[in-house]
Amino acid sequence: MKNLLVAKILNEVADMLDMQGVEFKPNAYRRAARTIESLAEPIEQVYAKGKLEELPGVGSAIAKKIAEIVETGSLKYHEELKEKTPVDLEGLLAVEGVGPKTVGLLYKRLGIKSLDELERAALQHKIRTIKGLGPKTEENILSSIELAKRRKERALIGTALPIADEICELLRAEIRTKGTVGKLEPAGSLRRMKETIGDIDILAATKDPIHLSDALTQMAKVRKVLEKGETKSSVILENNLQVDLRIVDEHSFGSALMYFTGSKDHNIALRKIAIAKGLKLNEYGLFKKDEQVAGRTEEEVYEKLGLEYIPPELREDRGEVAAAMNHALPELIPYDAIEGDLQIHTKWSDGRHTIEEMAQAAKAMGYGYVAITDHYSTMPIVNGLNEQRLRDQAKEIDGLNEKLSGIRILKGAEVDIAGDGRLKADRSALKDLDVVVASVHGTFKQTKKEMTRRLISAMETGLVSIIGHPTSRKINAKNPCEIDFDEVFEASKRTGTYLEINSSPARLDLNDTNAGLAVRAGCKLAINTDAHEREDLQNMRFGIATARRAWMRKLDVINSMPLTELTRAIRKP
DNA sequence: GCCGTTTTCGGCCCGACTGTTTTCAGTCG
Repeated sequence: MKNLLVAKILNEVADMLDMQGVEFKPNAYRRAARTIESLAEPIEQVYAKGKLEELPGVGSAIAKKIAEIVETGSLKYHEELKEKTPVDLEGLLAVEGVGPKTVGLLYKRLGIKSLDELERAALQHKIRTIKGLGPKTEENILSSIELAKRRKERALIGTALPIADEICELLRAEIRTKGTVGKLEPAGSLRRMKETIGDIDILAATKDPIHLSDALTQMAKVRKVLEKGETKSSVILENNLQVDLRIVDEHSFGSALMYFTGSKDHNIALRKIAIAKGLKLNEYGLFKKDEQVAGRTEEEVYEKLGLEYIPPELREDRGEVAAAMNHALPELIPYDAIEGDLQIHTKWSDGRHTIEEMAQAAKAMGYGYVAITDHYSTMPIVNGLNEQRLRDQAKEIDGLNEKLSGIRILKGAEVDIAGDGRLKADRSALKDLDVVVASVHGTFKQTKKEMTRRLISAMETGLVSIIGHPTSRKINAKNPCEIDFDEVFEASKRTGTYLEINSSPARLDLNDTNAGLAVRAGCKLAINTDAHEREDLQNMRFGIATARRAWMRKLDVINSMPLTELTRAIRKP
């Protein structure tokens, strides 16, 4: 499926045309790129059927270009544009506040092609000499450039986990074909469900290591084999993710899994306990003198250390070892504890599926309810609802609730919080809703005090059930807004407004640390997906993982309640 | 470059915000 490649090339063409100051064409290319990005069907199929021009935003010229990409994997026009402006577009555009026009200007005036050159020019105060840019722009570039550079370093868990699952399944199947008993598990930060992943670590126990490393290195999506051996193999995938496969004896599988799962600090804490007991812990097992006393499973290693079993999400050396010793670990919210999703978008605004499609998908996940929270907004980009359309939507929901069994659709909306903390919606529009999510979607550059005041003002309107993605960060792309969490937590409790863990892999907001602080301050949270299409509902597991990393229990999460309890607990406008 | 019960030419999504400007261009969502 070449959809993403086609979309990427079209988007780059758009950016380069933008750089040259070409009008209107860039948006034509972007529109076509968006269509193809969200196309369920492989673009090759559309091409084969001769139906490219039927796609919205695709005319004869772009259709020809798509055909060229499908056939050859590249586009001459794109290559020619790149020759004219040979800059690291992706890297430079990753700097917040720098767009195509600025990239073009920087290249034309200073010959800047890369992030490093941009940083040097900024440090030498050359940026401010360009007409149209100034000292503020220079400062902004310097403060954003670190984030832009780090961008490539770590993958989102939402990207890495599905790939790792797929590879693990493939390798497990390989083990099975050999008919040998074997085990295989992902390890590393992926198993701890960290929000970003450096590389994918996989641990295996098999009688036939060569066969397994062959299977890894011969996978279709491998770009480069870094090393290949009996106990360790590493490859780089086409998407630049690195995969390390380690193979150990079965009687060491548990201790090796602990060792490769980490975190490093957690392992150090465990080794100290082993030493205190006159034992030695390493990846091969727990030893008394030279005799292995545990190692086959993680459970037996923890037990022999005198500890409760510690779930991977907690292994960060944040007090979990002491808690395990005192049998005081929390009973973490299970991955199947969620009863409903309280932030969902549909075709009514910027989502891809209908209310019924989303509700059916939620029902298939075992949910008892969902809240439809399309954007209530005046911004056309998200096709926001106004008061009339919200009423029309309510009628559709009433109809669906009569028709569907086993799932209850709650009426909701996601409302913008203006810079001054007022909601960009009237009380009259919201008054009949079951759930109001209020979120910050603009005016990000406020002081900590202003942003704190803004969120609290929104909570004090009495109209808000949930504050969506409270810091508005985007991982690797946008820093979180600064908030005084103590004040926000206090207001959350005082006004009965719940804070959200947004499960979108690029957000995970609140994050594990702040969610943990919230719960310890006595707040309850909602875990929502913010789904814009059916498949996004599956992101719930990342939100739950974040909650588990925050030491949260089921009772800390409002949407782990059945519908009747939830409707009592949640505040209506 | 796309598109059309304002249709084959002449528009094209729009509002907020920022930083650079004396009236606007670029970026973001």
